[in-house]
Amino acid sequence: MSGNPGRLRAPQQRAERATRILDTAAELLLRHGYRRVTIDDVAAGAGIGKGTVYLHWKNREQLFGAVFAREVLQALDELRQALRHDPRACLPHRFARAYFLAITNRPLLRGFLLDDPDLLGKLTSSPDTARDTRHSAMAHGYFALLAEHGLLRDDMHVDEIAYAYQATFEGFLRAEGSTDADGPDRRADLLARTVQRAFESGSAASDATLRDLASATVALLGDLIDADRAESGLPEEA
Amino acid sequence: MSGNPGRLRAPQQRAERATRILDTAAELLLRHGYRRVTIDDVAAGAGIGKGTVYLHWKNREQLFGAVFAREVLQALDELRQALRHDPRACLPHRFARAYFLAITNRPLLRGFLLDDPDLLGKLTSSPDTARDTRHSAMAHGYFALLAEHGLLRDDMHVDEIAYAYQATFEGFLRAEGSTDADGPDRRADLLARTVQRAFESGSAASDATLRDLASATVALLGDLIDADRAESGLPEEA
DNA sequence: TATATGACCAATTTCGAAAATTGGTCAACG
DNA sequence: CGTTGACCAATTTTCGAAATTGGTCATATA
Repeated sequence: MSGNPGRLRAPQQRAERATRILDTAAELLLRHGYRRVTIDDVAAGAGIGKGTVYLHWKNREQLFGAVFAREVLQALDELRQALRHDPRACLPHRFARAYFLAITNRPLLRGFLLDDPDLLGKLTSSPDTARDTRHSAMAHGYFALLAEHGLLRDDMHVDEIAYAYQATFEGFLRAEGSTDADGPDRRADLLARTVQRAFESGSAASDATLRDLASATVALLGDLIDADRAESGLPEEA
Repeated sequence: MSGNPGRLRAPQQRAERATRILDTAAELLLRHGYRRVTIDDVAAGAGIGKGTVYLHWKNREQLFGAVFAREVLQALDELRQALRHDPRACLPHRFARAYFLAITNRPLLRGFLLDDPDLLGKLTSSPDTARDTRHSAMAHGYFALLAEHGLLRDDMHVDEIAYAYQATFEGFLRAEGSTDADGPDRRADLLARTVQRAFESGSAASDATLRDLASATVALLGDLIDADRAESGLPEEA
């Protein structure tokens, strides 16, 4: 087990380097926007040669795609952590709140999702049908679970709720920041209350139900995270 | 009273011509986008000389601004008509539904509001602080009325409801069209139900209350319409 | 031998000045 | 008096040259 450092260390150092590259790329992306960040900039910022970048990603688009993918994965993981920590976080309004904050607190991710045109040149839109499909499948699965456990209003179809939920969520994401002197937390609370009233059934779920639902949702999230990570070209770190 | 046709007819013909110009401009705007529509195009389309356009509007920006203003006014008027026809249309969910449809059924207006970048070059954003101010004042007044009549949930502040309502509304406006095979009407219904559950108090309003509220709202809308029209450079037609 | 690099090249972007278009004016016309 | 289109300045478009950048690979290094 004390064996060949050449085999054992190399992959880890490689992963660390990939992370350093992504960190640099993310920072530059945020500061200067997609069009003004060159591969040379990223390489220089990460303290490596340009060619080395191409040892990790096939081209520029994949590199920046990985930056985006990592942001998404971090947000999803944050969500999963919340669910593990407290089963009640699987309730739609709590879920919405956590998701909202996970996005809002990541300026790059927020920019991507609102597709700020100079933050990412069509990276969000076209080449990403695969992930989008997975994510909406996950959403579908989540709402199906909620319906099964009787947590959704029964006077709307599940698909309708899912649609309305999505629209509402994105509305809040896009909405300007300022009712009165309020931070993202306040807006997240507002979103939560809106979702609760609009889509949740009145009945309170038992602890058992919640644990059940939470773990199923964690599983759903886990699958999504795995699938996303698999095609993301991201390092598999600690 | 049978007097000078020169004085009586001229203003009306002038208004008709203005309308013709705006119609042409709107059509071209929708077909080719802001940047590709020239004053010459508009003049030719309206069957007049270029100079004549400038007898109505000071410059290009004002002309297209008037196109936008007219769309807004038409939508507001449609709304007002609905309120006059049926007092129940002043309930938030009904109001949202009607407003949503009034916008969705006007592609140009929809483009403006979602500021489709090549439908209107920054016309929506910068020079229009005045109208925006009036409109949010109107929204504020409307929600204050609703609160007074006990039609809003009392577990949220009025300002919070107004903010959340706005966010939700714009979310639905932006949301892609298709749950399953559904038209704008179906999405409007979804929005209505969402608004109703999220923001309205359970209690049913009496007919008297509704009439009261409806006429107050009509007054509010009337003021807004008048103010908008006053600075719009629009003809005062039949 | 395996990995990292930067000189190198094709492809794209930027630049700049000339050409073309267009917003806006106004003398002339009806 | 209302309308117009020729006219002009200002803006936009064009297009070839110059500069930059994505991506490769022979070479250097450990």
